[in-house]
Amino acid sequence: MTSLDHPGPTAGEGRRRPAVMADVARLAGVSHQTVSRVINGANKVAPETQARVEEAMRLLDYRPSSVARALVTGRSRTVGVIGFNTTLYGPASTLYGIERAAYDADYLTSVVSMPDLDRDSVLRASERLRRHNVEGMLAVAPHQAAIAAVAQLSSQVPIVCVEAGPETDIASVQVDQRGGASAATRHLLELGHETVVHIAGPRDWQEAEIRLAGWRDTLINAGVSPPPPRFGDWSSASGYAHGCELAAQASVSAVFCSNDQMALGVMRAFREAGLSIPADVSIVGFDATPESGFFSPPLTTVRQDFIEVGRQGFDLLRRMIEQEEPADRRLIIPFELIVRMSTAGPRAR
Amino acid sequence: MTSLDHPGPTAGEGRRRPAVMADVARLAGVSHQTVSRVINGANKVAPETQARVEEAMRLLDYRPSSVARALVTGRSRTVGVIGFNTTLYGPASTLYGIERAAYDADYLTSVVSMPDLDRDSVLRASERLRRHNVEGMLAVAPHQAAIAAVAQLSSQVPIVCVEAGPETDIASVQVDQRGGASAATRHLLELGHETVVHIAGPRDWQEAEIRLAGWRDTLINAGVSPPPPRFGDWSSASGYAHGCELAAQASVSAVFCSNDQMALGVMRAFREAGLSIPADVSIVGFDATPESGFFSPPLTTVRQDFIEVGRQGFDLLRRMIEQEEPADRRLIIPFELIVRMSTAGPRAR
DNA sequence: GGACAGGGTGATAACGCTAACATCACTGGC
DNA sequence: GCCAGTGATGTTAGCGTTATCACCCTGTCC
Repeated sequence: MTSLDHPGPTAGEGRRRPAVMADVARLAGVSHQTVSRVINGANKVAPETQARVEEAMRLLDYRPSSVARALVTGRSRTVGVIGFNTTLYGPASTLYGIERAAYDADYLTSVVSMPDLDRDSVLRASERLRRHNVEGMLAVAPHQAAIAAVAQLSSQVPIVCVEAGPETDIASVQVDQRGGASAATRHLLELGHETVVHIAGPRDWQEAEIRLAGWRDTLINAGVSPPPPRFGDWSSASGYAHGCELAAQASVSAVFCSNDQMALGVMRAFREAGLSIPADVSIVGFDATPESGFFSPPLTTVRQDFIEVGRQGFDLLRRMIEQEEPADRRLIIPFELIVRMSTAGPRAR
Repeated sequence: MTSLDHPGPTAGEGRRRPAVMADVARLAGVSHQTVSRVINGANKVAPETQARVEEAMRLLDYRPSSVARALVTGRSRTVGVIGFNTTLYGPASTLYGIERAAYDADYLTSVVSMPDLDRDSVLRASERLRRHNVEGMLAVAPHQAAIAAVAQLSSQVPIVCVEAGPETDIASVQVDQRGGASAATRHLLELGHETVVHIAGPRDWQEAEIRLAGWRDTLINAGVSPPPPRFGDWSSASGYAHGCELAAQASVSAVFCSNDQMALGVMRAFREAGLSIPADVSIVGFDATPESGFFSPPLTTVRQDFIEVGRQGFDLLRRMIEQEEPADRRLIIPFELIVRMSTAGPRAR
């Protein structure tokens, strides 16, 4: 009698069709609506009824379907993340921060990471996410092209840019890149170096451009005219290549690299050329990867709290989704200069 | 007349309620079922009708709802990933591999990463994912405790363990850890070292245990009795600590570290102690992180193709979901020994 | 003692889609 | 000329939830 032609799942260890709300209702002898009330904050349910329903849920190993709920409420409690190479330390950490914050706020995180981050990839990724009814999106999108694509999307769906974006008015969270670059450069200047060479990241990365600007402006403010910057691709290999060239120039006494990996490559090149760090050349990196404290010598670098960037990014998005007008749509996370052993005063070469 | 009290979205740039299938149908002058047919492989739709429907979709900026589709088909085309610290190079790369493969197969990837990976965390993460109606799950779960939890789940939902698991019969994909550890150890032995010290990963990590076993067995097979292994926590700091102690022991001439980060710490400790690598001590790592080729000196290490592990892991899961009986439920991905400059023959100290 | 409030519950209608069947016009074979 | 076959479409009924409203009770107030 409790089972019709549409048989409820066997109680206990039943491995049949998963139980649905109607099965629970039948077993508990109530309507499915009452079951629903028990699930979402049991407001006006008699304690005894509630207990019976909960027991039935337990017995049937019942799990509410977010899909069905999403259909009727119009809320999927899912946010999408558009990433690219999430293998790198920065993006991976940011993703982790987003993910943790989402979990704590009872949201699920869906990730699409594209091999490239051009306009088209971003659009395709967002298309995929929107079809899956995400309520909003985070773009871990440091590319200029990606930012442009995000700007276009932002009129259609709540979206937050992390690690990017002061030009347009889209919501964003990022570390104070300019300040970090400036502090790194100033640190070297204050040690007595006459000038600072900069190995920048790729030109189409916004972070790279901002650090470049921070470095240049700091030099100019100090009255020294910036040497031509060099451009790497974030990899140690590119740092190594530039390092080999720099090692041949006797005038180089301080190098500021736009990330730790390139700094590692530069250090390797200098060492091979017989130069010692920091006696002959001082080096500063950026990011403060966990390994950077164990380079030889330990690297002076600028810490970015990627996890915090992710957390704040998600929280900003959540507020946009839930219509709480956020205090500020553009958040800046402070940097921290970590002085270790790769920097010292200059000496004649 | 095309609009009732329930107004369709304005054509063109309309920013109103997003269009649904019925809106498209109305605009194209067909039934919603015909629209559905156009969307999913237009089988028996007249070319002219199809064109009209497509035009209507374009005009209304229509996007099918995966949620509604999932509800009726019972297929969400979403897989879940249970991770933990996805900040590390290995897990981050594996995740990326999973994600790419899923994208290519038209699945979406939802990620839940827990700070710890004990039994309870895994269960909570999977609960969250199952409520969101994922069709299967990947566990990037190298912990013993996590593996046990996964084994329990595997009877209820398709699940694949990546980077883990030969003990039970759950589906898994992993690199040949034992072979890699063995090759690393043999490499040092063949260079003439009398024995090899091992700095292992945490005891509750399965990978760490397998590498430890590979190292031990190789030594035993070569007739040398293994020195007591040391245990780190994967961090450079732990490698550094062990390195400081080892540097004091004159007998140490070869060290095999269970990952590159610890190897970096060891190298740093040796250098500080005035030892030179590889002249005084040879060092081998594991993982082949992109930076390891630019350590000083470049590190001899064992490459794991994490991305391939992720790809194969997803593919295995997909086949389980789609009921194609997979050829093999337990996949082993080959390793590659990369000999660089941190290893050489021994010399008296 | 009748009206009224309100706690507790159930019935019914969505949500946006696909599955399954029904319908209708053609075509071609005998 | 009639029937079967088939291509193109429409109609209806769900999928598993929540929203909404209607309905019972009970107790309380004047």
